[in-house]
Amino acid sequence: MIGTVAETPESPVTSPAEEPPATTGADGARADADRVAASVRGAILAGELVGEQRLVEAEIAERYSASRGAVRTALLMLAHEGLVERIANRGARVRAVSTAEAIEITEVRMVVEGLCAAKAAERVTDAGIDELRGIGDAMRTAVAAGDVGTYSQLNQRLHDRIREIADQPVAAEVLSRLRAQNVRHQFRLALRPGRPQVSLPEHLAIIDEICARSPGGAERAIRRHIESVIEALRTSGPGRETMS
Amino acid sequence: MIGTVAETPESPVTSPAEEPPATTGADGARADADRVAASVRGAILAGELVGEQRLVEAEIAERYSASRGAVRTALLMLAHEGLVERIANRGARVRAVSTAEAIEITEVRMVVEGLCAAKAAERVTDAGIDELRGIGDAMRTAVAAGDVGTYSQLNQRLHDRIREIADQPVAAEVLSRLRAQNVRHQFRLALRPGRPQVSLPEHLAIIDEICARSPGGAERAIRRHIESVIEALRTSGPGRETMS
DNA sequence: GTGCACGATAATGTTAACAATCTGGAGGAG
DNA sequence: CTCCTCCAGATTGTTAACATTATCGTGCAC
Repeated sequence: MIGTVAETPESPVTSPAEEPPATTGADGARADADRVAASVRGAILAGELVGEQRLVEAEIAERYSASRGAVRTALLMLAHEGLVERIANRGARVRAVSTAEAIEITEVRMVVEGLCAAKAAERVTDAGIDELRGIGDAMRTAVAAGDVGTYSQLNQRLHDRIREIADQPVAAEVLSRLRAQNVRHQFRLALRPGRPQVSLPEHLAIIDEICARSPGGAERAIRRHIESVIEALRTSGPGRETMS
Repeated sequence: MIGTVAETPESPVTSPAEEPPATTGADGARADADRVAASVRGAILAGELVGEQRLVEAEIAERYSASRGAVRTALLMLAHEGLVERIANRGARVRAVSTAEAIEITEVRMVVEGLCAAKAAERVTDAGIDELRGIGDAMRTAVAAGDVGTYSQLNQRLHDRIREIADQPVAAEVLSRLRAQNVRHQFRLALRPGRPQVSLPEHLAIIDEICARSPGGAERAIRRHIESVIEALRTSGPGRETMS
């Protein structure tokens, strides 16, 4: 697959997208803080802020016309998401995840997505089956046409739909955090030529198992799939290199 | 098992235990905030603050002789741990996890602990095998003697050791958060008579598989084990009851 | 008697000034 | 030339006052 997971090439870059819901999950609710957090998050995910880059509160505050307190809160939120690293009295840096850590993250993702796939196979409705099959067909078409962008979008949509069908908010929350930390590595992987040809049959197998309402089969299929992602990560750069 | 997981009966109750390391994980480093967070966390885990209880910043600030800012930071930290729920402009409450959610949490734990067990089976040293066997023997003895307290401690120690041997920081972090949210339910389960008799053989099976260096076997064994915990949770109270 | 609008109260959210801490370099001693 | 001390600048952490928002009781209209 191209990213196993999310990341659309034209993903949320510098878009100053606002989080619409006022009650943001378990966090409180700051007005500016959310906006700043979203912007900085976008910048990190888009790769504008490269590894180990320092994030000075005053600078960010001025750039986004927010108070330092709001920036502080935003950095706290991002730290809790695992995107930035805060050191006592020394400020915040964007966290550079090593290849070794990316593998660990993906391993955890593997088993949790396995759980979701199994639950999805138990709970999928006939309408859901139709939709999954539709995504599978579209994937086949996209790969045949060499349309990497569309395939990547479908990939994300497939994983999202599976999580949605599984209806496991706790697992979904864990996954979303793990995914965010790995975006850069996923992106790297997506650029590899030949990856779609490898991942397409894996994706189709996942769809088949869920549509057959086989929880065990679905879990095995998605684990095989992510196992191949891990293998790709390993050959990518087993060192401690932090990419940038 | 008695708690599958942590919770010693004489667990960290009201102890104003301080977090020793100055650089607390990914968080920043507040002086008072850490102290307050530890105290409130302890109170929640000990059940002194019952479900849905309101946490007023000013009250806590006075009680622990800290500034409101420190309390605010502490509540933010606890919210990020999933122990507290913050609603915009309406303050913080201790989060009451329903039985349904406790089951979901335990399901995720099941697969992640499965990963840890598999890794542990791959990486365990001869010394580690000796230690695990020792824990197993002690468990047998404790159950035979009806010593629930000791068995509970050993249970926690076993799971801790497995995580340590697995050497997967990412998985460990995910587990520690999930575990904290579930403490009250685990505690409930621990009080059930007959649970040790059910869980002892499951624990011994886990130890056997890890000592046999069989990753697949270890994962299956620990999943069987936690599956039985989930079953117990189901019969406990499948409703939306929040316990208190 | 019921329902609605309004205002007092309490709590949270925000801001700006102040204090504490760390980094880096200049200067001098050895 | 090297190393150590110490100071200045920069940056984060903290505090207290202020602003905003929700709650809840009161009183009025109907």
